[in-house]
This record gives sequence, structure tokens and C-alpha cells, in this order.
Amino acid sequence: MFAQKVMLKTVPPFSFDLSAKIFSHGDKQIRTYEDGKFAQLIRVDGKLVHVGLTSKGTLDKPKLQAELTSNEPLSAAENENAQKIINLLFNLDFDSAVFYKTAQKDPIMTKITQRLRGLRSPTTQTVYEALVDSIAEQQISLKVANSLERKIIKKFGDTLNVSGTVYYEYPTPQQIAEGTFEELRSCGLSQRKTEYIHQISTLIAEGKLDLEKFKKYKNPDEIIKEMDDLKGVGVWTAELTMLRSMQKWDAFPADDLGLRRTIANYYRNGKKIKSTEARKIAEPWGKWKGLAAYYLVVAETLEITV
DNA sequence: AGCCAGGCTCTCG
DNA sequence: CGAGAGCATGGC
Repeated sequence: MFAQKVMLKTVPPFSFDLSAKIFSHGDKQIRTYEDGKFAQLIRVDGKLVHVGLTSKGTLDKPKLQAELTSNEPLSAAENENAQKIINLLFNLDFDSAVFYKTAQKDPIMTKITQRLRGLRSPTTQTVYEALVDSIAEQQISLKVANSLERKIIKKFGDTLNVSGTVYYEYPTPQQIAEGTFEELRSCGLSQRKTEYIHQISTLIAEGKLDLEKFKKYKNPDEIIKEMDDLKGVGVWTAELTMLRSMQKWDAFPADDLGLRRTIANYYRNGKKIKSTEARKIAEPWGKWKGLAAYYLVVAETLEITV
């Protein structure tokens, strides 16, 4: 095993503790945050690398130390790329200032952004990962979806043993495409969802579909329109995928049941609202509607009251 | 026990 | 076309 340490610059304010805590998975072998240390695998130019992150700074003078561990030594270029991926995972170079300023038009969002100052919305390594998870999450509770995702990762994903612990990397489209339908189905997905995910994986593996290209699109509606053409993908799934993997934080999944419930709790004393009203409430959040929604959901998870 | 849960497609009428 | 059934599994 080869290990090296690098320091990562981040734009303040950055709360590593808050961001890592929310981002961490329930499963220690997938993505953890324990005793101030965040850990997960990343894939750098096809090479599996274990990333351990610890904060060496403060909210306003953030500094992040990354320990990179791999079976083979990393070239300078690979080291550079690893840093880029970590930067993406936590959006270290995202400047929250304009978002926080925009949020001040809304008294409730003002308080929430103050309480969660420095929280960064995470981004997955690949669009594919976010899309598969979003499909898995359709209709069912997050608890159930999370368990499905875990099974998919552990059945198909590559592993790296780091000091006695086996870590799993998110499966590639090729790995799922090469697996059988029954294997995917046995992860607990419905017949339909199995078909969607298997087909999308196959399309990517055959070079007929490129999800990463959507990152370059300027118009979010264009992304939604094109993703909607994929079988099993609707507006909700496209919006969630954009938020999680493309750094398009203006997307706002107003049809999302859980989000509407959260908005209702903070803005309407828990009285149920429709998507049109959710959109109206989100209007002051400007270009950061999706990010603001993330802050709201996190606030609810942490039982923050305003 | 039974119903619902961060949707979507397919099938009827 | 618009409405409605059906889906998987975990939690309440």
C-alpha cells in the first residue's frame, strides 16, 4: 500500500464537520464519518484510491488534509486528479457568499443558513451514480432506498482493503451491465427499476449514452428534457440527479413529497402544500433553489427550529 | 396487519 | 388523452 498526504484549499466558510456528517453513508464500508475522519473510495483514472479526510482548520480558515492510499503509487497527474475529485465531492471551491446574501430576502432561510453556515452540498463522482440512486429512490422511503443502494454497491462494486477494512467503490455502468438481470433484481429492486437501471447501464457501456455531457449544458430544462427520454426517468429523477451530480443548484424538485413536507413544516406550520405553492415559497431563493432546499432538509434532519 | 413511502410506466376506457 | 393499477421493502 502506498499512502501520501496532501492539503486541500477550500473557500471559506466551510464546515467540514457538518458537511461530512450529512454526506456520510450508514455503511462503514461505503462512506463514513467517524471521530472527525471522513473516508470513502474514489476512482482516479481507473485506479482505486482510499481517501481519508480530516479538518486542520476552522470554519473561516478552513484547511483539509487528505490521506490518499492505493495499491500502486500515484503519479503526479493522478494525485492532481484525486484532489480534483475530492474538491468535487465537497464542492470545496464553491463560494457560498452570494447564496447566503440571496437567502436574506427570506427570514426563515436567513436563520437556516446562519445555523448551517459552511454546509456544502455534496456532488457524486459520476452522474451515473446519482442517477441510479435517484431511480432507486423513486416512490419508496429513503430508508428502503438506502438499503437497496447498499446492496447494489456491495454486489457489483470494486473493493480495496485498507488496513484490514474492505471498502466499496460505486459500481461502474459496465459492471452492472455485465451482471445478470437477476443479480440486480436480487438487490431488492422492483422488476421495473431493475429494467431501467440495467438498460441505462448497458447504453452507457455500449457508448450509446453519455451522462457526463449534461454537466456542460447551460439550460437545466434542456437536461430535464433529454433525461426524461430515458426509460424510468421523469422530471423528478432528472432534477434530483442534477442537484446531486452536476452542481446545478437552481434545479428545484417541487414535486418531491419529502421536500414539500419539509417546506410545509418550516413555512406553513406543517399544513400540506402543493407544488405550485412550494415554487412560490422558493422564489426568493433565486438561482439556488435546490441548494436552499438541501439546507432545509438538512435543518430538518438536525431538528433545527427557526 | 396493512398502509404508506422524495415516481414512473403501462394499460385501459 | 386522463385516470388508475402495480411495484419492492422497511417502518409505523
